[in-house]
Amino acid sequence: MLLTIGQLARHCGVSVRAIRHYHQRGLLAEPARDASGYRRYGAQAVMDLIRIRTLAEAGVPLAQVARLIDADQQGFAAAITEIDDALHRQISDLQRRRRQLTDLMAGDRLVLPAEVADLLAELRELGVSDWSVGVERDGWILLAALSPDVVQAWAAEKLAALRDTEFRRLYLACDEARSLDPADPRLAELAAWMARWAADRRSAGVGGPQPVPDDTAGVSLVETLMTAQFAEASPAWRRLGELSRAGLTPAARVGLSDIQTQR
Amino acid sequence: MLLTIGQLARHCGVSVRAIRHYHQRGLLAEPARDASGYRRYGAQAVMDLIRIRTLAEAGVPLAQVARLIDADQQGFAAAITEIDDALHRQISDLQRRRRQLTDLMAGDRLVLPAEVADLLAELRELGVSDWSVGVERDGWILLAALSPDVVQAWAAEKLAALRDTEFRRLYLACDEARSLDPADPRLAELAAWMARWAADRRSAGVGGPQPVPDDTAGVSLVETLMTAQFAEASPAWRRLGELSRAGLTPAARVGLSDIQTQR
DNA sequence: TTGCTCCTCACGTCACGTGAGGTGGC
DNA sequence: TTGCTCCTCACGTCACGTGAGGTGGC
Repeated sequence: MLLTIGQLARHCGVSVRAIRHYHQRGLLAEPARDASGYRRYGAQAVMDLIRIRTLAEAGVPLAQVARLIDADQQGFAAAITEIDDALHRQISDLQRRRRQLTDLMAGDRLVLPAEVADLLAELRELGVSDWSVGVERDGWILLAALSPDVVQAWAAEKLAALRDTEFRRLYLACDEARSLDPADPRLAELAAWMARWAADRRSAGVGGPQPVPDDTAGVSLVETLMTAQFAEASPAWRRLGELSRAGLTPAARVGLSDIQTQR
Repeated sequence: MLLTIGQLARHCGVSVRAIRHYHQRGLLAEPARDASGYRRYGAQAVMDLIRIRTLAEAGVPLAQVARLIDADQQGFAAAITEIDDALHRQISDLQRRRRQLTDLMAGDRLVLPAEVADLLAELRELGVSDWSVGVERDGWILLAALSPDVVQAWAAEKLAALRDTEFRRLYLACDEARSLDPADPRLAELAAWMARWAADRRSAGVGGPQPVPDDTAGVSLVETLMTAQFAEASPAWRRLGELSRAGLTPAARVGLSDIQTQR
């Protein structure tokens, strides 16, 4: 009245091959064989196998399962508590992953910090072209990868700048200028406008984040990265950058790099 | 201003080797190399990698991830819904596993249906020895594996029998008899008592489950199994079975197999 | 006799991990 | 110069899955 390997497997919800595997790994004792060489299992094997599966399905590696099943009551209880904690963490993880899946559908929230996603949403609402928003987003993604600690402050700052009506108009003008011929004279006008805005703003004392000593590296990274990003994206923007750099006094240049960064 | 493989890996929380693996599997496009042959990644790679990881961590096999990332919006949305369902099931599974872990500590609840666990608990409370309870439990485990559909009814029936004071005394007497010498004359007395009890009970019409035609196989399995189980466990019990079978009329024999099963 | 279960090798799979041996960047 | 990162093979790992080729039980 003993069980064959198939009966044992079905009753415990595991594969026959898994049971043989546990024998090979020494997790489950090899039972006696019957006349035809078949393994025959008793009640103890059922209990052992259920223990093994309960632990294995909780994610415990078989090597650790082996140690656990011949541990004392004390060590076993401690291990179970630990495994239960791990399960709890796994559940939270999975729940987070469900939220991430919906975010994956939604758009930028998964790939960027909330401030930047807010910023991009506001730009879209403002009527900025998808293409420009895309360039902007790519810049922030690289920035977030290279220097995650400066991202939130800069994004918040730029969101604040968007409260300024003139800055919004300036942004939209730059958006429309993206497809101009680099030789178009309107680019020079736009560069002049940008310079004026930056100068006004600076004199009013509402500049962007001031480069403090230990922040210098971060700021120059933001400038360099964003400038390069926009220059690469459109010949007109590259020209805009050149015009600004050429036509400004050193003092005003800070303003320009500032607005370029802000873009 | 592009990312190295290490920067990409750290920012997305994956190993460098995993990224190379995704290139090999064709999941992630191989980026351009710089002058020294290093891979250089842009913002698109960050977005692609996050998509891949989000799906992979949700348990989607990489082969399916490959199909998903170049599916259309429709198919993608449908797949996400499916994956979300799978995640939900996984979470329920893990929560069930946490409950099982505590059951694993507790005792029999994991390995046996509730009725049988109740039965064993009642026997322990009655003062039956651990050894006898163990033999009983092993019998039920094998029975549950071989014929799960008859277990609950029989366990409930036996629980009901335990309401009978005389049956409880009889059970305890059998428990104590387990270590007697097979030649001990008290075994014959015990066998006679068992027979009287079974006869009284039968004449009062409170027998165990009546073998109905399509239940015959189940009943005989229960008899055979339990009888064998107890005979194997103790020489005294084996002798007790022999005495009962030898000293009874066919009519009474039904009563014996009944009480033997009930034991 | 047919179909199902069992047996033992032994190679395959999945998603990477882990050196091995060498070069480039700060 | 030192330590870190990068490169390409290529074998290892974990928990089994999957035939291959053969025998036993109903």
